[in-house]
Amino acid sequence: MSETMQSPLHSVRVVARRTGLTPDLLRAWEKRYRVVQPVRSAGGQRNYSDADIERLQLLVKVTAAGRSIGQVAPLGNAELRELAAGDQSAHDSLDATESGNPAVGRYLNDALGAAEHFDSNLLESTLRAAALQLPSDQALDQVFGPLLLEIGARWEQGRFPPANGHLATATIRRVLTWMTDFRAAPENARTIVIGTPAMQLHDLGAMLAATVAASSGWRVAFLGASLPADELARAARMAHADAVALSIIDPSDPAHVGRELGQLRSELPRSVALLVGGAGAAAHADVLEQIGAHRLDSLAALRSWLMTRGQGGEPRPE
Amino acid sequence: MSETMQSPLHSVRVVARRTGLTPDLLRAWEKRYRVVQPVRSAGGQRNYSDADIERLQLLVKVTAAGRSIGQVAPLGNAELRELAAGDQSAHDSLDATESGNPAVGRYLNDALGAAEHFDSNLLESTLRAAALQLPSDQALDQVFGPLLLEIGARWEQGRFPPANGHLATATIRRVLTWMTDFRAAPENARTIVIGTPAMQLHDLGAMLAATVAASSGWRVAFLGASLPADELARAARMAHADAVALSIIDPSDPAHVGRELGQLRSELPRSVALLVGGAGAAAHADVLEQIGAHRLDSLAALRSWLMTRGQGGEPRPE
DNA sequence: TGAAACATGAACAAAGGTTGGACAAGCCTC
DNA sequence: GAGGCTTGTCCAACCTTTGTTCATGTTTCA
Repeated sequence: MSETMQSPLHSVRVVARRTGLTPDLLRAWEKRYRVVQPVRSAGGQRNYSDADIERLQLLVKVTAAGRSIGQVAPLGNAELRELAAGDQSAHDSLDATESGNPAVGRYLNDALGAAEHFDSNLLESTLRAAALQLPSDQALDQVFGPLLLEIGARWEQGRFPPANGHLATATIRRVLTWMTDFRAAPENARTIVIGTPAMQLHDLGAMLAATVAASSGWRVAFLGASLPADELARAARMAHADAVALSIIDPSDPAHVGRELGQLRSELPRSVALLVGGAGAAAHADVLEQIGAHRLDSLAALRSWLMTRGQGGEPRPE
Repeated sequence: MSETMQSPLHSVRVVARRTGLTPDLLRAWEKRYRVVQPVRSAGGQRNYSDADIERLQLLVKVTAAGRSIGQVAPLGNAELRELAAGDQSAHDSLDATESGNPAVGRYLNDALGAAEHFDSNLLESTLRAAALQLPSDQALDQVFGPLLLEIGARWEQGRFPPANGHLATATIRRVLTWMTDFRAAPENARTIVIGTPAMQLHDLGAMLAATVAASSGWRVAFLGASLPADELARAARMAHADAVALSIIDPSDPAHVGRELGQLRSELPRSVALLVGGAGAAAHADVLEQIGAHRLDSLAALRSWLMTRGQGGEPRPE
């Protein structure tokens, strides 16, 4: 009990996993900025403490928010936390792009009203009704998609309290889930892995894509937000995927996203198609063209792409 | 200590059998890390005590969990026990299912296996089966909860690839959603707002709580992760809530979380109860007591709290 | 006494780490 | 827009860690 209770130490690999940094970068940060100074083993290998990991995680958060490592490296943990808190709330916004579609249906209006009045039951009922009454194409393209865009826009302009935004996104998430049964895919269905690249926190666009894919008869492996390229590649491998679809929304740090895309393409077998959509995809048009990825700028485009190469494939060799 | 009570001694062979290590490895560990120092016979052969065996078994557990021998060898037995306990949380709960249905353990095992093999269909089927076969109490307390804990623990240690973790959490999220219809609450149901405070990114604990609340007959407003105190308070006001429940997991930056809790309590009408749960809640026990919040350290505790003050309330004035 | 079990030091291979240097892309300054 | 700084990535050569194997000698015990 009264022992000094030295907490266990961690190898580079573990720290890399837990922070999302590569071992190389970990060492580079240490060498250049003395970001942490892990204990060394007798043979010289690094042993990181829990405190080291916490500090690194803070730095990751802060740099992901756009600050440069050189500027934040000398700061103390307390200051980092403060920065992270500030950046987080400022960053808590969806995107606003795409010229606003003037044709908005009753469902859309009702849903927006329900979200404004913090009435999640009404919102959920409205969305479910839309999903049942409309063909799922239309529900997604003309209700869910625009609703998300509108909420994002208002939120960003401060016309929508965060609490309402959270309630609305949680509800939309729930209805999307309810609309989809990923397991209903036919036996010979092709498989698609869907997520967002690292540093992209909002996964609702990806969820829309997943719903479209499932309703187009594909088998879907949905990964959610913020996965680094190598993990996406590994997921594609493990799932024997025929395609990988990414949703890119957040326009900050395009350089990093570009790199991730390149790396992903290079780690993916050539036979696996790479699809990219979302409001932020346009900013990467050049990279996408260069690496031979398909840019799909609407759910309809995604659907038609999926339909044309649907389950036609010969049965996969097991 | 010389004469008294010498416990029986064991040869290498016996120790090898009981620890699962080879005699060679046993000697290597002793030579390289002084892991134990068994008494020697007159002729120089090793004689291990029961204490030696216990220590070795601890080391086997901990290394099997993914830590390297060099890092854990210098730790004391107390530390090792703690690590082993942490690493094996789910296995403990696996074993702890003696109390009832052995099927519970199988669900958990199958689910973990499916997650490891990146088989989201199997994972989803398993979880749905658990949800259908078991009373929802048991499914949440003994399958979903432990599964999340185990995945979290492995992930932290780097024993679980991020891609698998994402797939698993996305799937769990989907099944939880499927289990719950928030709109099914009775007319006179009380209302609870559920989310996580600012800087807490993981909302799965909150989702578990929401499912429990819905199945206990409460009307639920689910807000998801990372809301600042003033927004939580505003949400409670708008929803005419009778309670606010928060899930706290991430132990970093306890000071900030403490402040948020204080602010939230002060902005909430006195008639609204504040419930706090999750692995990170214990760290805030003092604050919670001080501000008069209820700390609930299990889903069962949450359920019983909710049940006792269930829908008894007089109809709320509109 | 002789077979089985054990001890010891040395060696090995595979996995994983370390280092320094190089490099490209983005950014800033003049 | 040339040159310099910042920052993430990559590489090649080398070192550590760790489980395993081998050769050789010693102890134990039926």
